[in-house]
Amino acid sequence: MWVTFPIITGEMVKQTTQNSFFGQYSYSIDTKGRVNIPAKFRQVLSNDNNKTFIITRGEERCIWVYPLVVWQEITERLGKLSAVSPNNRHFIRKTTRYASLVEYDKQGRIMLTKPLIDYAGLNKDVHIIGALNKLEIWNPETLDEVDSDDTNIDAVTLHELAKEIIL
Amino acid sequence: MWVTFPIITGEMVKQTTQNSFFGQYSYSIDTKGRVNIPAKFRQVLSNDNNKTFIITRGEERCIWVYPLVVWQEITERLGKLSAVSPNNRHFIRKTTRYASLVEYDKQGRIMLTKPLIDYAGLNKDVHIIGALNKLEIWNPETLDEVDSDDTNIDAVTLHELAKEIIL
DNA sequence: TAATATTGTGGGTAATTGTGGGTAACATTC
DNA sequence: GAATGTTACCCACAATTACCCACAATATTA
Repeated sequence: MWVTFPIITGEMVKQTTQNSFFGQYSYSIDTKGRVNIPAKFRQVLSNDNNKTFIITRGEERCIWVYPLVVWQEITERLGKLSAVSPNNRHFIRKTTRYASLVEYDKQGRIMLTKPLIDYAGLNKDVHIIGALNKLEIWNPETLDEVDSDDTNIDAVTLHELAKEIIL
Repeated sequence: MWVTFPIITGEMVKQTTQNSFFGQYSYSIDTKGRVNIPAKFRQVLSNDNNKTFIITRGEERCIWVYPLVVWQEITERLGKLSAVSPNNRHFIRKTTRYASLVEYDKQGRIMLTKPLIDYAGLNKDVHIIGALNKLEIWNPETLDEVDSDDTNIDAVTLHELAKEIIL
């Protein structure tokens, strides 16, 4: 069985690599809880993701959307942690608990779960942000608040990061 | 411009995630003590489980629900522990004593035993959590308490874990 | 520029899922 | 034995989800 995909041109490669996302887009959720995955992101997905994402709670009231293969790497590492340690148990539960596997349909939409929509406080309009190995879905208002709220930014950590990443 | 790839079927994806559970769902127990196994979990179960689970006491007042084949691996490992050591004897007794074998019916429900329902303090509404190789059934209130109780959780270790696993 | 394809959004319909209950078979107790 | 409780196996049905098709707006191509 075979399937045909658009070729990723040189122009696209310059901007993106597989399963790597950036940029911000505006979309809307319909009455059934569906959101479109931006076409630019879909084109960048490796085909072994099989149109599948894992959606889960993100930090600061947004939804994180992982391509399947990225999530599989994460769970693989989680599986190596022994469940005997309370710390490990807690960590495993925390990261897997709110996750849910979804596929996008013929129109390129995924269906969000009610708990996650509630968690992120989503209404009709949402912002979708590419965040390297995952996407983030935000209520625009929440995003504005987080942007303008610097109280939880640690200057020292930022400095460490800047040194580490070499900006 | 187009290029053609072999199709990765849903079946193939399921295999990579067989007997692996995550996500949290709300369900209710009926008057006969039956709970639904979330459909998403049923789809991921390998056939050799024969619709069979082992339910037993979990840590912290919840019920653990193991697919048959996962439980078999556990007992195999338990069997290798020498029963001479008092510690091992206690551990083996603790994990096998409250276990009971159940099958899910045509509607996908298992029947919980009264002792386990009492142990977990379950009323009508329950939360079912996918915890990798097993499910957990909780009274929502108990779950909230455990969540907010961080006394035995080491924040530093959690941070280390998060870095290691790379979310 | 016109023609064509892609993308974002909405909605209809069939299938699945979650939940409740009925009843017959079976076991348990007096 | 009868009375009682428990379990297995049905059926029913509302709510949700999966799977279509439609179509306007935008982008791409000739």
